Formats: sequence, C-alpha cells, structure tokens
Amino acid sequence: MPELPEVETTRRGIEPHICGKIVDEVIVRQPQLRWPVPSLLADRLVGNAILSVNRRAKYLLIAIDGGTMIMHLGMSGSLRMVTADTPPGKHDHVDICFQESVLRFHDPRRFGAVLWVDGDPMGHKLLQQLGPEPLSGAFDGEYLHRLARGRKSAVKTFLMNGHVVVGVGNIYANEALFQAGIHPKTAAGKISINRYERLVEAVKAVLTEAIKQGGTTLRDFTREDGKPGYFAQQLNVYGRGGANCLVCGGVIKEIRLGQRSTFYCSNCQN
DNA sequence: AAATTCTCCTGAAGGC
DNA sequence: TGCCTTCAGGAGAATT
Repeated sequence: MPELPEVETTRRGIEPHICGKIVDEVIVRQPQLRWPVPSLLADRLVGNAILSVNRRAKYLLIAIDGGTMIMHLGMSGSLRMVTADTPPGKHDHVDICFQESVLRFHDPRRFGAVLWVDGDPMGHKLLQQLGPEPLSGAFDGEYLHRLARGRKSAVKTFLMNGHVVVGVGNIYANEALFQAGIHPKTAAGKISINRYERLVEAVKAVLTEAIKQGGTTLRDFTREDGKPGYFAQQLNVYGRGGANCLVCGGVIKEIRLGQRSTFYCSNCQN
C-alpha cells in the first residue's frame, strides 16, 4: 500500500514526465472513487500545461494555471506513465493524456481520489488542518510532547492522527514504536519528552530509509505493481505476530488498536 | 475538544 | 476445484 515514501517516490517518478506538458485529454472510466471525480476536471485541465508536481501528506498536488489537481492513492492506488496506445486494464479509472504519454490512475479498491481545487490548493478543506510533515523540522520531540499533554488515547493512535503529524501509516507507526521502545498502548499524555524525542527520531529514520528503498520502486515505476518489495524485508514487528523478536527473541504480540492491526514486543517495548 | 466507530471497496486468505 | 465468509486498511465523516 502506498505509504508516504511511496507517494514521494511516485511524485519524483512522474514529475519529469509531465512537468511542462500540455494536457490533451482527460478520460474518466470510473468516477466513483473515494469521492466522485469532479466532472469539471477535464475542462480545467485540457489545453493547460502542468506547472509543478508537489506533495503534502499523502496528497499529490499537480498544479496548472488556475488551480490544482489533487490525487490520493488511498490503499491500493498507483500512478503509471504509459504510452498512448496502452490498452486500459481493469481498475484503470482515470487517464491524463499528453501528446506522447498518459498518466494512468489505477486503483482496485477505489479508496483513492482525484479532485480539483481552484486557486491555492492549501485552501482546500482536505489540506487545511493537516499536521506537520514528519521529515520537517517542525516535527520534533518538544512539539509531540506538548501536543500530547492531557491526551489519553494510545500513543500509536495519536501518532497516526493526521492532525498531529501526516504520513505515518499503520506499518510505520508499528515500526517506529518498536524502534523507540515504546509500547503502542501507552497513553500519549504520559510519555516523557525524552521518549518523544526518541520516537521522532525513529519515525524520521524509518521513513527516510523507506524513501531510500523507494528508489527501487521508482526504477520499476512503469512495471506492473511491484508492491511487496521495498520494505518487507526489514520489518521488525509489522505482520510478525507470533514470531520471535529479532532483537530479544521474545514473541511478538498482535492486538487491535483503533481497528488497526498492532504489533509489538512486550519485552522491548514498555 | 477528544475519542470512538463507521464507511467506502476489492483481492487475498481461510474454511469446508 | 470452488463457493462463501472474513478481513485489511487511509482517513474523512458521523457519533458519542
């Protein structure tokens, strides 16, 4: 599933192929995504050049003169550059066509989105109340500690809250908490600033490493779905319920926390 | 305000 | 082999 590193990898992958190019045609085969694909999308895009490809949280922001197309990959979405004569397959819902290539949005589960916003994209409702980027300087131990004050929710849920920090999905939340030695159920408000500093470092380390691995995804970008690849080998706890901890040999526990699979080592994480 | 639950969807996995 | 059931999961919306 696309985590922040994969979205960033996607951004870097498509940017050089579409920046400066003029949109010839927009084909929407299935408008029923997370939200309906706006019918005015084609009108706004066709005839205009792509000015930039940016990312905020897991949203891709593709700007043209007058506004921005917002794309989200949801759980199963992907974007690929294909040639104009590539026949669409199942779940290829949207094509943004250029003279010699097509940006193709593919999403079996349709949790993704293709939206449009006039003017400043940050004015869009979805982008207005987001927390800081996890790899930015604004995301530090002091910030997390201050925000957590008085909160009773589990630290893992807290960390996955997009108002707190964006882009930390279930897999990385599990991994970062393991790396920081923090039990995922600990009340967010009861964690010391020192431990939050350690957690922030862990989040940054895990994401940075994954982005580095994302380079592999980038090379395979136009290929058919190479999804399991890049991080599966180095997961310490995610998906390893019942297996032995790679650090202490204890058994990895699996619980549900806020309807999410949660994994931890009860020996390493307290 | 914060916390919890619900919701969208399909493919994979498990049961029989 | 095949049909049926269960379930994961990003994150906004609805609800408590």
